[in-house]
Amino acid sequence: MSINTYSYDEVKELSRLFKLLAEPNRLHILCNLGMECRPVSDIISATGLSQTNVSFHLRALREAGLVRPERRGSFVYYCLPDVKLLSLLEQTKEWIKLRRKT
Amino acid sequence: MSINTYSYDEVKELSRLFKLLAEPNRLHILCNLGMECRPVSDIISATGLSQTNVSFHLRALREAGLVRPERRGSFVYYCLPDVKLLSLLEQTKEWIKLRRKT
DNA sequence: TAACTGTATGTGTTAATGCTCATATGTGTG
DNA sequence: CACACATATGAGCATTAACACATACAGTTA
Repeated sequence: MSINTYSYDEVKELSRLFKLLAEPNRLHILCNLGMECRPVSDIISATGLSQTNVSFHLRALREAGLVRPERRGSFVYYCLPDVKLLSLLEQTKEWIKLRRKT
Repeated sequence: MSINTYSYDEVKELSRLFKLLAEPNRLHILCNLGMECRPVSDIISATGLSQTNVSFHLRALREAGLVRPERRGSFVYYCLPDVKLLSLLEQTKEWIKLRRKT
């Protein structure tokens, strides 16, 4: 037996999160949001993606609670509500980097 | 600007990993391998998946270097070559659990 | 209110991927 | 060698998900 066992539900929940992070454009949006709030228009120009596509990905992230929208006038700013996610991403990035050298 | 910036390549590499982890059955195989080496037949009976399907997922994991095959007689044992990955999964699992309470 | 900017959503198309069936390959044993 | 068991692979099918287009909605300003 392994030390950490994973129930079916836990695995399913994990995979749901990973599915969100698995799309390059979506992940790019998420990673480069950092801890700042940015209007959609900024994200569009930063990524070079179409408005529709950015909106599409933001919706997925929003419905999963990974980003939070905030209206300011006619703009909608998006923020990461949780720093911990970024730290997980950072650790994973480092892991990949180390692994390549082996 | 965010503290940690992610290049296009880094994001792409990250997303490639997440894509592998995004499939529930594949993730289930990976999580419950733990740090032990197990023959494919064990994985088949543990997951209840078809032989073909298990082989299919193991191939994906193997080609990404997330598991390592090892022949022992007529059996092929699969192992995780790296503990760190399990720890990342564990942390992610905990993060999800905490988040739900908020 | 009309006109403009910023953002969201519904629909359809296309590409990717998980799964199964049939079959091949590999390994031990009589 | 023949046979049985363990695992891998190729082809085809079915589902899903990313994207674009057109359009709707929300807020600001004239």
